[in-house]
Formats: sequence, structure tokens, C-alpha cells
Amino acid sequence: MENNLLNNLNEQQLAAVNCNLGNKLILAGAGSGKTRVLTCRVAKLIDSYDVKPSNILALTFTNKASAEMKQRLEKILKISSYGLWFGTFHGICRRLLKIHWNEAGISEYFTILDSQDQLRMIRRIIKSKNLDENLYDSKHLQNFINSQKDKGLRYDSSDNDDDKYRDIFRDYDLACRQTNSVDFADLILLSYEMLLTNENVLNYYRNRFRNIMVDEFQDTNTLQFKFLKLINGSSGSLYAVGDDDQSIYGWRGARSRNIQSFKDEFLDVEIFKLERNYRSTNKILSVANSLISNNKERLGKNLWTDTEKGDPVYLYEAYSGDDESIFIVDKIQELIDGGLKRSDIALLYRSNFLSRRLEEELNARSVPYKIYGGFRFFERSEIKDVIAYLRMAVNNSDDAAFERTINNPPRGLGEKTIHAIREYSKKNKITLWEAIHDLDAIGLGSTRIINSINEYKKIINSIYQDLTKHNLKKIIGNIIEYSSLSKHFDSKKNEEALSKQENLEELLSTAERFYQNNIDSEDIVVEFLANAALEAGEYQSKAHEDPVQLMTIHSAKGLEFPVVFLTGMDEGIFPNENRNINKDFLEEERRLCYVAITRAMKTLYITHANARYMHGSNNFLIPSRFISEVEDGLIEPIKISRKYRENVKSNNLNHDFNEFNQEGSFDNFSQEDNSNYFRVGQKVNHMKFGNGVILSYTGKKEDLKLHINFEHYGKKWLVLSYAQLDFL
DNA sequence: TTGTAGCCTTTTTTT
DNA sequence: AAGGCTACAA
Repeated sequence: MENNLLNNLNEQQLAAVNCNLGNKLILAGAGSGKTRVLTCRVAKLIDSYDVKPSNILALTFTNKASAEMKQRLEKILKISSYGLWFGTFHGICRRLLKIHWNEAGISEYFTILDSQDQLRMIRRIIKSKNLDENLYDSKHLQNFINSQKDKGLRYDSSDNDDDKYRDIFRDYDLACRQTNSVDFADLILLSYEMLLTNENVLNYYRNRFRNIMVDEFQDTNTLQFKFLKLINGSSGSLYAVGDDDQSIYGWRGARSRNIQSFKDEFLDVEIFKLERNYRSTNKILSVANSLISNNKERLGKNLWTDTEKGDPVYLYEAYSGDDESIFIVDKIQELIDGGLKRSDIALLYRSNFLSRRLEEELNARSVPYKIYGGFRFFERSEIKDVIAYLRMAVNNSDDAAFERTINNPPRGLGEKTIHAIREYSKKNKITLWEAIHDLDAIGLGSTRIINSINEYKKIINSIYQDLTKHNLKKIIGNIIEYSSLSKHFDSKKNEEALSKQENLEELLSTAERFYQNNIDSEDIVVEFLANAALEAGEYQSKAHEDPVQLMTIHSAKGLEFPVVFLTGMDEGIFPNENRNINKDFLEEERRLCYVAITRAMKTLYITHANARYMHGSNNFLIPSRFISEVEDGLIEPIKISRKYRENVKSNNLNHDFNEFNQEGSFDNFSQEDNSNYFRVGQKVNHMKFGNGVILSYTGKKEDLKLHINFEHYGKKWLVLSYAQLDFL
């Protein structure tokens, strides 16, 4: 092994890289160089232990982490990494099923259902069973089914007392098999079951993958843990890298307790710790450590650094979401003018919807940016439409794709007709596609319906013919043409349809790019479909080479940026209020915040807004509890400048200078679109002063309570924002 | 019977 | 804002 590769590793890192074969657990704090250790370890295996790349299986959780590590590996490994299996759990399991579909008892051309497809399927089953949809909520059942599968359980062993739950679970799985569909959890569960019941296959992979590397081990769920245990066997070497403080996928069934279980359930586990942080300045790390020390459930480690103290961690308390984004983009422009690359700046947030206002401001001021995740490209409805046609051609038993395409664009086949087809297919246990070949038997005789269905069959068959004749781009282009989707959007002529047209264009170049990147692929169409389901948009156009980076904290895990803006640090948004705030949930949110803070290398800005437009109305917000949980003195508030106040006044409130007198009545509140909340001349019953005002008054219909965020402005008051509060 | 305009509800995070 | 649902026009 080239020595210079190891030259820059510290003692702890060297120990973790140079250890002998066997099961290892690396407890690696944030920014402790774990990706480097992992990549060096792969190099070490190949160079010193005579391991062939094909004897290595490397697993990650997110596509981005996977791409990042692949890139680093290719850079470090001078020799070919041919045969090394590398990818996400889901990606690797898809690969296994693609090879061993026969042993797994599924069709060769299975379709991967994304959560939306899955939900529709479940909804259909609940409907067909005539169950009360309030009692059997489809989302709830989706969670139930997924959580069972994530534990490795099928319907017959599932832990729910309600037999109906099991029935739906069973019927859903049957429907999946019948339509050659596989959901996300199934990718792993079917692989697991396939290995469990096929000794030869299991032995082959045990033998082949004697070295398994798993990154972000704290994110493994019960099923993934079982899967690893099974394939590792008693002679394999599992190299697991994880950090319990960065466990943020509990809601998806991840059990950070797997870190402890690893010690107990795998043979002779040796443990290494990486505690020195190289990434962040002392100040940033202090904030992170101070916050995470509020968590009780920790294995405990001592992350330290001897890097410079660095800039303070700043807190900006904005008046509103508008103010927040104006402040951020101002700062970004300042930083860029100072010579910083745009891509060195990341804007992180708890929920995708928070990106919208930030995007607007970046757009308005022509700052190039790239947004990861969010409304993903392959989740846009028009893209899913085209993809569904392609899915139908590849796997015509794909009922989900059938339902999506049969009357889209509208060709005169409505609910009645489709219902009849559905019933017939259910009765005869055939797919919807097969059903439309028996129109007589269904009793659909009208010429209009027959013509429409024949037209549909023709489209699908033409696409099928194209599969072997044309390249990917041409196939997709033809789908858009055959299906008349393009014509359909053309005829609409509104802005929305126009952007859909543009997205279809984009899909064509995406297809071309995918083809160029996978030129050796044997079955490009099938790979493309898998990519659409599993990666939902990695091949999106790169708008600019040097864009500001926008993403959720979840997708930022494993990445680092010189400058980070942690936005939307408002109670209710972060920690998120949509779930009951129990202790475990809160600890996970806190870990998520810890992850966000530790992404920053040099500078960290935390922003909070007193009011934010969300859920269709203006909401008053207080700063996230996580801000006050940090020890005093570690975070430096930024004084609100006059400039931002002007912005608030002029741009953001259509009732900028509203006055109301202390005796308690509104004088001239302009109401316009806010009449829900305010009426002119309303009597004020009660008023309380504070950082905001809580004020209740009697309205025409009922008593309402309002939150007013205001500031003294001379002798008058400037109302900055207000919101109805129905929970007080 | 189908298509569609407009109303209502609802939005965590990822594979 | 986007999907689901309802009411009504074709």
C-alpha cells in the first residue's frame, strides 16, 4: 500500500485502517475522517490482505453518500475496482433480485413501487374491501406494512391485533406479486428471504463477500441488520462505521441500538473510536457538543479538535420568512464578493417546503443554486406519466402503471369503465392489461370504449416494439408522441402546462445523459426505470457548475461545507411538531440538529423567523428550543439592522403601518385578503405585551385569538406580522 | 358517462 | 401548491 496514503492519518485512524480481518466496529464522530478511514481500509484490504475487489461489498444508505464514497474510492484506488459491489442497501438488493429473480419467486421484469405507487395500491385494496376509510387510513396502513417489513415480518407474523390490518397487508402483498411489483422494503426483505431459503446462493455470496463495509451503521433497521448477519455468516468480516449521535432515521425503523447489538451478535468484534474532529472550528464544535449533551441516550464519546477558534456562530432573528431569506442572500453575496465559491455555501433546513422562499430570493437576485431532493424530478406528475408508459411496455402486469396511463391523457375512459375492468381482473385473477383483452366478457361493448382501448393497446405495443429498436432518448421521445401527452399539454396553454412541456424536454436530455453514463449497460431501459424509482433525480441537469447548495438536513448527512446557513430554526418546524413530542422523538430531532451544525467547517449562521407563511397562513413562531439549549455565550446574536426593518416594512406586509391604540381597538387595519383574521374596528378585550403580543378579541362569529408580532415605532406600533392562534 | 372547474384539505425527513 | 373530491356542463 502506498505509504503516502496513510501519512496523514492520526493514530486512532491508523489503528482502524491497519487492523486485521474480522468484525470491526468503528465509532466515528462527526468530521473525524470516517470516509477517509473507510476508503483507506478498502485500499488496505486490497493491497495488504490480498483481497480482490470482487470480495468486497460496500453499503451506504443514501444515494449521495454512495456517490461521494464511490468518487473517493476511485480516486484512492489506483487499481481497478472492477467487481466491487457498491451502493445503497436498496440498490444492492435490487441487483440481487435482478440476478436471482427466479429463486426469489418473482418475475424478471419487476417494477419498483415508490411510496406514492404503494399508497395508491393500498388505497385501492382498502376500497375494494369496503372498509371504513376513516378507520383504516391508507397512510396509517402504509406505515404499518412498511414498519412490519422493516422488521422482517410478513403478514402472518405481523404484530397487530386487528385482523383487518393483516388482511390488508396480505392482500397488498398478493397484489404486489400479481402485478410484478416490489416496494422499497420488499427489495431487502425478498433478498433476505431468497438468501435464507437458497443455501447455494447464500453460500456463494458468503464466500464472495467476505468483506462487507457498512457506512452509517446507526441507520440500519432490524431487517438490514438481519440481512448483514446472514450474508456475513460466521467467517465474514463486517466493517461497520457509525455514530450514535447521528442516528436520524428512527422514523424509518432504524435502530441505533444495532450498534450495541453488533458487539453481542457478531463474533469477536473489535472496537475503534475516532474522536478527533478535523472539520469544524472550535466554536462550531462547542455549540454542537453543548447541544447534544442534552441527550440522555448516548454511548458517549468525546469529540475534540485543536483547530483555530474561528468565527463566532451567529444567530439571526428575522422578522419574517421574507426577512430571513433577504438576510441570507445578502450574506451570500457578501461572501461571494469576498472570493468564496458558491458551492462552498450550503443552506440547510428541516423540511423541504422551507426551500421555496429561499429559492425565490436566490432567483430574484440571480444567484445560481442547486436544490437536492425536494420536489424531485422523477416525482413530478408529468414525468411519472411518461415513466408509467415505459413501465407498462416493460412489465405489462404493472397495474399501478396501467391505472396511471389508461386514461391519461383523457381518452374517454372514465371511472365507470375502469371500475368494470378492475372488477373483472379481480374476479378472474388476471392483470388489468390482460383484462382489456376480454372486452366482450367484461361487457364493454360501446364503440367509443372499444376504440379508445384499442388505441391504448396500440400505444403500449408500439412502445414495446421500440424497446429493442431505438435508443433510450428516442424511446422516450416516441412515448411522448404516441401517448399525445405533449399535445395534451399544448392544448392547455397555461403556465403550468408550459412548465410541464419543459420538464418533458428535460426528461429527454436526462435520458440521453443516463445513456452516456451507462453506456455498457445490457438493459438500459430497465436500469433507467430502476434509477427513476431509487434515485428519483440524480441525473437532473446541472444548471450551473458552481451553485449554492440547498438541501434538507437529512440529505446533508455525510457532507461538509465551509459556510452553512441553518435556516428555519423555529419551534414547531424544528423540532417538528407534527408528531407527538415524546422524549425519543425529541432526542432524534436534537441529533438531527447536531448533524446540521457539524456540517459547517468555518462559519455557521443560524436563522429563525418570528413569522412565517406556511399552511396557507401567516404563523407566529418562537425560536427553536435547541437554540436556548446551547450553553450561553457560544452563539452570537446579530443585531437587526435598520435595513432589514425597511425591507419588512415595504415589501412584506400589505398593512405596513397599522396602528391600534392602547385602549384597545383597531383603527384602520387594512384587511384585504386577511379578513379571516381581522376586522376593522374590532374591540380588543385583552392585550399582553412581550416580545410579541398575544391578544384576544371578540369577532363576529366567535372568539379568536391572535398573535401579533410588533415593535414600537415612535409612539405608534409597527405590526410586523400576525397570525391566528387556535391552540392557545 | 366523462371531463373539468373550483373548493377543501393538507405538507417531515428517504429508499 | 397539489391532490382529492364535488358539482355541474357537455
